[in-house]
Amino acid sequence: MPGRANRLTARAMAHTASQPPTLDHETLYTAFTARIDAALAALEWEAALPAGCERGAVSLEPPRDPSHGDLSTNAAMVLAKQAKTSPRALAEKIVAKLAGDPLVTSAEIAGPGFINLRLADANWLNELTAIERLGVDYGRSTKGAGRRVNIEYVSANPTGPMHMGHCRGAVVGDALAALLEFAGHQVVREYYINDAGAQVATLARSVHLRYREALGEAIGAMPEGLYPGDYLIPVGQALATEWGDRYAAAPESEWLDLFRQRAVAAMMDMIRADLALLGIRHDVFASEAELQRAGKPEAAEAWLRQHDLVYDGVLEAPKGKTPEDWEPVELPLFRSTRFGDDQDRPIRKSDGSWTYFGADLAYHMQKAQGADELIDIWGADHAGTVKRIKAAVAALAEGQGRAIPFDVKLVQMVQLLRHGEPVKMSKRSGTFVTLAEVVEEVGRDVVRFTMLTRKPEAQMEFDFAKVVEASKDNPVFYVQYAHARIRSTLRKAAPEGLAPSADGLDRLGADELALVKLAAQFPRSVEAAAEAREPHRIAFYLYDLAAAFHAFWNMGNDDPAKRILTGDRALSEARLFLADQIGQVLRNGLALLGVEAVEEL
RNA sequence: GCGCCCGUAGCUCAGCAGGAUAGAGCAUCGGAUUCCUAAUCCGGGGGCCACAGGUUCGAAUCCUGUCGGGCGCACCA
Repeated sequence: MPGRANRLTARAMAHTASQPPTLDHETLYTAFTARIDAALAALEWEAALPAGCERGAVSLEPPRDPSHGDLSTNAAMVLAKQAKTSPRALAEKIVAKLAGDPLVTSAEIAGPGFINLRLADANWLNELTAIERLGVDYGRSTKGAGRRVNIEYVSANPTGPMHMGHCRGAVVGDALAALLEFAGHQVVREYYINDAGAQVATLARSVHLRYREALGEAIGAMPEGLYPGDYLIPVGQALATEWGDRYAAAPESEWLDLFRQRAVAAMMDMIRADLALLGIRHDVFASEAELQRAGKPEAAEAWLRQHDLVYDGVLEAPKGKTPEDWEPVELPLFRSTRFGDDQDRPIRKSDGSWTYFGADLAYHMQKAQGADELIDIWGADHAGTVKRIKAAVAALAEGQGRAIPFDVKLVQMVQLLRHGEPVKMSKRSGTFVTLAEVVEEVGRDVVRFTMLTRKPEAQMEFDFAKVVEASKDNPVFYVQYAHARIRSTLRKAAPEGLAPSADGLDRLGADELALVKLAAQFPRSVEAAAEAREPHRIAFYLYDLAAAFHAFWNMGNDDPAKRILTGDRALSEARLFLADQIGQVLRNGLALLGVEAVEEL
């Protein structure tokens, strides 16, 4: 298993129901974080620091300038105020505690109060054996403490195949889920199917036309307002085969429910297949229609009325451009203004049926029952509804007297360009670039990595032609190439009887050590990315690691003595060991992103 | 009019919950190929971190305002 695991096994693990992490992997960064913690605790004990002082801002990082040392902490600067002393004076005390540590070769105070530590090289080389020992688990963290996180993403309306507008949220959500799992959370991946509204009724009517078409009727062009896409043709055909002309002339009331169910089922099969192309699988598909049949919105309304959070009232006319047909109506309103929204929000329409928000509110309450934290990944076009749904969860938290952390991450639009021309996407007109097309054209790994090399809350351009034509500009190849190089070297070494070995690690020099130091940052990178909920940080970390490896490799171009495979057997095996472990870190990181760690290009 | 997101090199973007001298790729200029894969690497030039205030030991990062771009502002989904 060590060294042999690939992204398939890693992802398979990620998708099994996660168990509370029990592994306590001591890696270099976690070990030193603990040591600094201990030093600060000792100072609290000696009353040099106030008891129970806030230490959340204390960090341990590699200094930007390597000449400053191996590790750097801001502890003294962050805590000086609480200790009512100067940063440098406090730093003296912390240094006194750390200097005695046998692993530390020097501890210095620098600048405004940084504490810079140097470690014996053996500490870093040990990290390589830690990587080998932990294998696919290197970087796994217990920081999430088994907290149950429900993450809802994609949730595209079941009215057609997935298009590129859905893609970014899907990839970001999936990578975030894997990241949180790796960082010690119990993760449930959820998809909310909006199968109860007017859109799916429209879908059913569109399918009914395709059904009549399949029976031989000429339907002409799809009427305005119906879904024109060809993807509904097979759905109509299947219904024709199953039911003959039974519903061809029947009134809508006789077939609407049936057609809606069949259409939604077919669309969800299609969407699941699209998601599978990206390697995405959800644990739970929650149906709005089922939610309503189960009476969840009624229960939510009753609970909210009990807490005086729903009342019957009349909304003011919308600001700005007032719709022509606007008229005041009394509706059951949720007091979202009490929790920071701009306006109270109706949970039912005037005909008594549930609004989208009314059902969604009940849905979030349901999700919150089985989770400690909620995360929604939404498209930026839903930004306007964030406040109300956050208000709903806040109301629930208040009513239950427990904290329910709830993040809505807004994923900004992707502007798809083809040869410089913006490609317009609209489901209704039937002109959209499907996700399947893009994956087929540029590949899953390119799509995923590209979506993850930008922070999600910034708009991005996906220049189609550029991605296809100039593949070398794509960071994903750069990272994969580093991994492929490592694997290729190992393959080349094997017939010569050379195998990775930790025996001669002391032969490694400064160039190798720099690489090790970067690899050793993976666990801390995982924790930071999970904490910030920003999977893109992993992508950038991997790019840096790959760049460092390529640089190391290229030294061998000028100086054969610096190649991994040299005439020196022991040195070669030590360098193979190093390369093998760098490969392991690349695999672990790529697994989090759902990008394949290829054996060769 | 209001709300949310964004504004960092010519372009595309990072900047690790406030840290040390602002980073990478592309583009541009100058170099490297008897090489374990050049799908690569090394070096140069290029910045008022949109602008103006504020908070503090310290701000690209936090707060306020202005300007610019995007998204949204129904009982839609």
